[in-house]
Amino acid sequence: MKKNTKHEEIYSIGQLARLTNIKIPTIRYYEDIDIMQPAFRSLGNQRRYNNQHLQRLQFVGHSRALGFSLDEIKQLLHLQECSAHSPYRAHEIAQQHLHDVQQKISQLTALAQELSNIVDCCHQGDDYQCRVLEALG
Amino acid sequence: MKKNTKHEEIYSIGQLARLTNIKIPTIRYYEDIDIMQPAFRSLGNQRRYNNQHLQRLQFVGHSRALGFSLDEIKQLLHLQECSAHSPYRAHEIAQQHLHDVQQKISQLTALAQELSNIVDCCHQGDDYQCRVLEALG
DNA sequence: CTTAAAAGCTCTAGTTACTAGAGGTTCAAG
DNA sequence: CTTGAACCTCTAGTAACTAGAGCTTTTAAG
Repeated sequence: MKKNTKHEEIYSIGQLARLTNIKIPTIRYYEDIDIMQPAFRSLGNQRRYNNQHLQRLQFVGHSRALGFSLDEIKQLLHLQECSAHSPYRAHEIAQQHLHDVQQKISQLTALAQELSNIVDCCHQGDDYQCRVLEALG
Repeated sequence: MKKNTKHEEIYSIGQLARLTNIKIPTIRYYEDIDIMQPAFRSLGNQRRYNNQHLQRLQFVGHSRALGFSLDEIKQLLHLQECSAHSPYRAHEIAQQHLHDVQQKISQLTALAQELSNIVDCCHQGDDYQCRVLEALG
């Protein structure tokens, strides 16, 4: 009888904060508002996390950086469960967000293009007039 | 003697709000914190805007939706002026943001991929397990 | 030209999403 | 078994809005 070889890592809140670049009070805040599921607790009442917590928090952090609101993130997180038991609802949520994401991609692509124009041109001291504003038109 | 054919449009704050999908108090707030240059005023002290204001506000709105902070947006707006008189500084700012933008693009692309997997699969009622969380790893 | 209602003004206060600090407890290295 | 780093909770502050009260200006109809 073999034990699970991939044994469960346990993290303190500080370790989680370092791994995700999310501040400690923010992690606690995410727990308060039910973005994060409650941490386990040590005998002395300190928070303890596993890899699932870590992954979820990482997802939240990245999503925030991409401009999703906490409410939108809640929905995306919900997909995980939905996909199992109510695929129709999951389909709906996904479709809704897909359009938004695709639009973000094309805007960012335009912005990146313009920024790299500047990187390539501006330093040559010529009279290039930058068009960052137009980029996101 | 011909006048400028492309005559200047004038907008009220409400019109600007409708055109940009940015709420009126938010526009005033942007003026307070120097994101927007002060509007002209009517004789009765109401705000009046031109096309430059409109374009700038549109840029701010889009940038916010893409996850840039108001401080970052200030920097991007600054590029406009910098590119003219201090190309080296403009180059620096642009380079700094380009990397960030490229990273956002690749994360969003992964997320879009995963979302469209869900859109394509979930509704078929099969046992597809969605990987949204992994998408932004 | 009058007048009423739609739109604007300022100012204050509330919301969302964090973030920092006070004052006290737990953990872990020596 | 001690001591300092890391946690705990709770309160309060910041950034980026957003809504509402009370008043003025604009505008469009008569």
